[in-house]
Amino acid sequence: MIKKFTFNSQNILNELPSCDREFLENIMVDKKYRKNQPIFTESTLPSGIFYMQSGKVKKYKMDNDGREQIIYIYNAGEFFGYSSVLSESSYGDTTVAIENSVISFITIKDFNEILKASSSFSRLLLKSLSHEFSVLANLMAVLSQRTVRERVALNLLILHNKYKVDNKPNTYIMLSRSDLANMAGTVVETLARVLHDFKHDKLISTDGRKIELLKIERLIQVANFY
Amino acid sequence: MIKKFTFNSQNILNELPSCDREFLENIMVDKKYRKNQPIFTESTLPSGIFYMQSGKVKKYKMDNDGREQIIYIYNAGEFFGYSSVLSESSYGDTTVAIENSVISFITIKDFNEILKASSSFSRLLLKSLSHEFSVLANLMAVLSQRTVRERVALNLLILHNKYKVDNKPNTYIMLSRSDLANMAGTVVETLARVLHDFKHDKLISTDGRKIELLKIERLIQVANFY
DNA sequence: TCTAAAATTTGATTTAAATCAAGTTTTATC
DNA sequence: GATAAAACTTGATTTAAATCAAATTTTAGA
Repeated sequence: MIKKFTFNSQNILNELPSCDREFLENIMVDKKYRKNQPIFTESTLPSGIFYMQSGKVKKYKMDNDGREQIIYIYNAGEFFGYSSVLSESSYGDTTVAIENSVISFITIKDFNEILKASSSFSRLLLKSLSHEFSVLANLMAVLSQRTVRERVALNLLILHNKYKVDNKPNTYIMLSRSDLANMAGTVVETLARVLHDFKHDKLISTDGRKIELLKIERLIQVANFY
Repeated sequence: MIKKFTFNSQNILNELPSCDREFLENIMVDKKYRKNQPIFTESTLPSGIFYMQSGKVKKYKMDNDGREQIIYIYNAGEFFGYSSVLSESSYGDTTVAIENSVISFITIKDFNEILKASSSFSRLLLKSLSHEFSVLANLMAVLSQRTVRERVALNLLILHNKYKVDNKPNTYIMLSRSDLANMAGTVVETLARVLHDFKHDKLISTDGRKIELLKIERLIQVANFY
């Protein structure tokens, strides 16, 4: 089951033939973003695509009442922002760094060039997008049909894998309560209550914003999702 | 706004260079599916990909309690089922014909071949998947944060565009109440009440399973979504 | 066309989660 | 390290939507 949420995106570029990888590395320009800085905004137009070198970025949609629904969290090794370039339309969502991050930029021109030249690259993008899609589909099924308790449990499991660093034992999630609520599609008060219950049941432990999952198997049961 | 839901998928193959199109047309094998017949099922393995010639197919996920969440409805001119082939994994969702449909099949071998050979084809797939993704993202934001009334309104708008046939004036949606409820992430009883309200407000008219949208602009307002 | 089964609608009641409100803790800045 | 602001938690109340129940309509098969 956990398989669904794991996607070792680290070194994704290694899946490419070396010539394509070198071309990409040459045309990418790095930029630093501090926590809470936006990368692009809903309904503006793209001028290129992005690749996460390090850090984390949230992608969300805002509704008319200002509530945000987080759609995906990008981790090191993932491309993003290419959908609007492909459809030649404006951005349908907003992305904001939730940690200090280093993000590479590729211009539309260069992107189109490599897309045309390298079937490996387009396959890589298709694979990534398929992955994002399946995460979103799973999430949607849970968000629209299940209780807040189940929704929070599922999001904790997804985040656990995002925050997991290979070869390091102590994984903890570090995210504001409001981001967590916006992922689970609930409000902060309800989220606080659910986390309280999970702590009481010894499924998680918290220390400020740090959340550690103590009993993953039990959380999977709570999420009612395999 | 409506732009978001429209995607003239008719003749999508015409976007391809003629050589690619001809190759595809040669390797595709047509098959008829009657209403309610499944095309593939969650957690089985793919042996190829599909292209809708005519009809409609729902894609959904089932949870442990048997509730289904409809993720997308495929119309004529759309490819589907390729994500699992790309990620070399089992299907993450189930697809069932909701109308009598004609669906073409392309084997994994042929699919990989054209994917490698034609950058236009992979670009086409990326574009389609991006579109599906944005529809899903919009939907998720609405499903997880908004009232049932808003959710139903949005889904009616999406369906309206799915059922619209170019050059024909009288568009009506034709779908079971339970499919509609499963799209909006609610139960049939609640759905019936919302449709009743919409009828009372003269936003829609119904005749058995046929639903006609009378005031699209007002429905967009109700959906609270632009 | 008739009939049984399935689907849909309507009503009454319960329940999960949002909202409102107030207090407490954590974070960031001087 | 003190202080203000922001973030978070807990409690009380309201509300939207699910559930339970039953009647009515539609659909499909003989």
